[in-house]
Amino acid sequence: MVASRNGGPPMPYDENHVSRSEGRRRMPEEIPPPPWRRPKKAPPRVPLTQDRIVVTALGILDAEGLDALSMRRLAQELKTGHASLYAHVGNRDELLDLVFDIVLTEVEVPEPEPGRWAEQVKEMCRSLRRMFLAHRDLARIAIDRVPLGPNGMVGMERTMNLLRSGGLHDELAAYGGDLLSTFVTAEALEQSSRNPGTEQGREQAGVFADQLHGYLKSLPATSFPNLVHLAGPITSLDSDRRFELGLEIIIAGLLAGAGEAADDQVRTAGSPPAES
Amino acid sequence: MVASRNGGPPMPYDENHVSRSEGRRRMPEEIPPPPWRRPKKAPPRVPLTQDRIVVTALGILDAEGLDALSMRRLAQELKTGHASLYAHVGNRDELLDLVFDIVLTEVEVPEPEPGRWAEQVKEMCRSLRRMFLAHRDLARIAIDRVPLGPNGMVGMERTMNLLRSGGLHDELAAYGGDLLSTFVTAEALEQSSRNPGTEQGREQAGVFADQLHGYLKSLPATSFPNLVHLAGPITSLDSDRRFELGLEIIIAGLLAGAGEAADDQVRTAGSPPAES
DNA sequence: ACCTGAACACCGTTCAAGT
DNA sequence: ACCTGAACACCGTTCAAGT
Repeated sequence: MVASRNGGPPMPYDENHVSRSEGRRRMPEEIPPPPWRRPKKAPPRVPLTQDRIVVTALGILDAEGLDALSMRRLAQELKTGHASLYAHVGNRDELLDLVFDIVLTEVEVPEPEPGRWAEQVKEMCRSLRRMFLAHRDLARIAIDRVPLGPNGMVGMERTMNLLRSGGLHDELAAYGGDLLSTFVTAEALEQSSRNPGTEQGREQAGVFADQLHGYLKSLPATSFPNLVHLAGPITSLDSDRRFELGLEIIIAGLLAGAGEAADDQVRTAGSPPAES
Repeated sequence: MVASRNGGPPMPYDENHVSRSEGRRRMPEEIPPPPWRRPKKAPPRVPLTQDRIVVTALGILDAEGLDALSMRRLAQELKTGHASLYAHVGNRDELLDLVFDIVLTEVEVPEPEPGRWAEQVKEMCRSLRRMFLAHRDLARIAIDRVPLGPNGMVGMERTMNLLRSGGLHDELAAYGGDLLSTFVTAEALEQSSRNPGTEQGREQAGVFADQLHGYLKSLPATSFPNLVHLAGPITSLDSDRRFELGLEIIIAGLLAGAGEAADDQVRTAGSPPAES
């Protein structure tokens, strides 16, 4: 039914890298060194590779967030000098590109099944959303980045395949994929920005919503009749509901344009579908 | 027809603040000081206010971008020590809140006219987009911020008024405003990130699009049939076209939900409108 | 070839001390 | 009351020097 993007397990990278006991991995079993061969103080150091750097960076991101992910902090975790990192990644920005690409592995894009188009598009978007919610601050990394890494390309191919199976013409499929992923990213960003962890974050968000509700209700009704009237709906939508609502709107919009010709669709002014 | 948000001129704040000739404003005319009253080396200094700080910050943003807008750079422009700023703004983040709110003054939200709903929603979004494109990196500031400042509240009130005039039920109006502004912000962000200034930025973007087109075309057609097929549409959409397409999609989606009841709309699975 | 230390040119924020 | 200098605890990136 639903295919993992590379056929392997959903999370092929090692997440245990933040532990402090590295460097003895090469030995298959734990044998004490012979006493006449006195141990170097830093035994067989596992060499620095781009993979280790990226995986460790993701670990810091998950545990402490984007602001904690500095080149110096990362080097410390890897027990190197921070300048050494530049031999393998070139840039902090490039590093974030790589981190983003590696987590895209977790996203599942369904193989098209006839008659289930809308539902499958939703499944894809929900999977993408789950990825964002599973990795702290990842939405902040993704929001101004185009996923052109290897996993990004595979995801894009599968996404185009799914979107076109619903009858979207070329231009609408090409842009629709962008629009959907932008939507999911932006929604995840907004959710995580006012809900930092998962600890008491839900409560914190609730307190803020209550305060905002009180504030909106307290506005002068002559100048702000709509905000006073809508104080409830504006503040009561939780993240899940917002997400599903937005998904519904965009998918309906895509389907409304599905049959039309590409070229005159944009130039003509209105022509929305009938109101239900 | 179209009302400016506060009835005044569209840009009520002074933009000439980056000039280096401040401090003699208090004198109505230019009179040389009497020779026995020897001039202090720094004559009547104009006092630091939150307004001056915010306006100057916007000037730096426009001219040099968000990364150049540091507290130290800002203090230098204002001829103060950087620590002095904290007496008036508390925070760099709070400063950015204030900058964002001040430019919201430029956005025009139309007074509803019967029969022109879709077109008026587009006008509002285009006005918002113009604001973003007029101020370098403003989209980066806006993307993770909820506009709760005075100008933000006024804009929200007017937006809710317009959206409800089209028959959207409360929840859809409340969320629709969010969705539209998120869309405009994200699209402006993407445009400005690959198109830094306006100088040769369009050419730079064109070169990138050509490279990407060549790359997509060169992919193995057996693994990436859709990307190879869609190389044209994916890379040929310019920013204006993307924007109008997305607007069309979202508005169509909003109208599709306009007549439905709020409560079971989200829970029910599919039920999209007929395909044209 | 790979890694390191040290240096460069910056940051945001705080706070005791001055006027 | 408002402003300042100096300090604190950081940044990303470069580069000559080492092994």
